[in-house]
Amino acid sequence: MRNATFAENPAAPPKGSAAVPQSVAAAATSIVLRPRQRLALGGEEEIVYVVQSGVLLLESQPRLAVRQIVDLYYPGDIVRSRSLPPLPALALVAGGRAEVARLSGRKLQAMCAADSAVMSWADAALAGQYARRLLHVATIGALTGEERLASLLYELVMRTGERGMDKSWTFDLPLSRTDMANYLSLNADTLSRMMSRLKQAGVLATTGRGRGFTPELEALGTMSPLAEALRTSHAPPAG
Amino acid sequence: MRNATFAENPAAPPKGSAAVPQSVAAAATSIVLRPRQRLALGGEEEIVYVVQSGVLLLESQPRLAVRQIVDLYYPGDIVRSRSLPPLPALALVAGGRAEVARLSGRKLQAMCAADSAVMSWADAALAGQYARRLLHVATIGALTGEERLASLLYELVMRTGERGMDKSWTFDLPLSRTDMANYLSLNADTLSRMMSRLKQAGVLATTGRGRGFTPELEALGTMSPLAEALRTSHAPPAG
DNA sequence: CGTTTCGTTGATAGTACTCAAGTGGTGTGG
DNA sequence: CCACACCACTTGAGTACTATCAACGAAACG
Repeated sequence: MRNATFAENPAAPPKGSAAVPQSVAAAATSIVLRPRQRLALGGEEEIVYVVQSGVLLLESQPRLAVRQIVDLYYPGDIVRSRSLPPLPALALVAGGRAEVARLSGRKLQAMCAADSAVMSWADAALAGQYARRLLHVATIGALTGEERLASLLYELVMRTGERGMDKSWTFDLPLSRTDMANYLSLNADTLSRMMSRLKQAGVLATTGRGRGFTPELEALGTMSPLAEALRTSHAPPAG
Repeated sequence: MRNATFAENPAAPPKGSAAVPQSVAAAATSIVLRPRQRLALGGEEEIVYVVQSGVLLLESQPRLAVRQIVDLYYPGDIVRSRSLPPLPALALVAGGRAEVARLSGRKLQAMCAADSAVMSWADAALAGQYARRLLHVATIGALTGEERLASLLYELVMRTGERGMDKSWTFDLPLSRTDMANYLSLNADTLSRMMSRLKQAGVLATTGRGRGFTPELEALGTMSPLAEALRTSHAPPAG
């Protein structure tokens, strides 16, 4: 039903963010998620999730028949129920197979106060996520449909891509077409048309089961005015 | 040239966020900004601004002739250069007259480590700002043009509104039409048309010098599917 | 192997954008 | 004090892009 190849290698270190501190992982409850599984958000006490593998979607439904994915969480990202607005039908959903660590906001706060390494890790993670949200606003606010799609594909290459022998890259597509459309604020039909156009142009190919392939990454990069920013915001700290 | 009534009462406590701790204000450099004045962002060391009065716009220009306002900062908000993505032509600009406190990221970090009250203040401020960004994504991603405009107006009432004797509210419009359009990801012409329609419908009136008036706030509220979320995210913590 | 879901594609309609001209307010200088 | 220039804003007509609706094809699941 859903693409689930993204989480096939949970042991791989998360790209684009510093590794989760051992102490945090030890203090948390590990949860394995199946595609489309939902995570609890509300409650009196603050809940914190740390993504360990896979992709999580934060979606809302401002009106019936209009769904918007407002945030996308990758391994190493932190989801705090406190920093979520009371949007209609807000839900945290696993994109494919995923694994998260759950702990209470109180516990995380205590660990931050006790260990400055934990604090700087959490601070860096949240600062990076904030920057990515601004990038998302710029993407859906100022770019054309094709540019938005190219930006998302480029982002996914940065996150999950594996370089081939030449300039080609193979990468995961952990979101369904509908999810991609809702993330980019496009119609699913329109998005499908755009992907077909990219395939026809030879910029993109899909090799079944939610995997993508691009013969030359920079062809995608030139299609997105924000490629440079995406490279910086989604690549590992080292490069 | 610009509307500058917003900052007329700098002594008023900021709505929508906890007051800035005295120690932070004391350690920072206060800067008075004129409309359209720009603030430095780059540099080796992290720069932190805390808004004290007025409104700040974070704008980018993904392409020539396409400008997008990706963030909007109100009194009490924190701007960290670290949590900003490397967007093209990124700039932090004062909407009207404004006042900010500037300090280094290192200094703020030290104060957070030393004083848990400072830390919980900064944490709460940034969490609230993250939530508002998600709200912004939902607004420009899932709502129609009129709903977006109604949402922004509702937000401005929450932030700067003064209630009249009846159900009417008077509020500031600290953004120019162009800025509002760029924030809502609309064309300035289209936005102007929409405001005219609202005026004709009797939902809105502008009383010169960048001030707005609505005879009944809930008329605006019913036009925005996110009014409830805006109320929670922009009203003072007490209510 | 049937059923269900997801993805693709075509024809049509709607919304917002572009370009252009016109209006109104504000500040400056004669 | 008035004339002018400038800027923000408004409004109209035509266009382009994306959404909608419907049908079809393909892949996953039991």
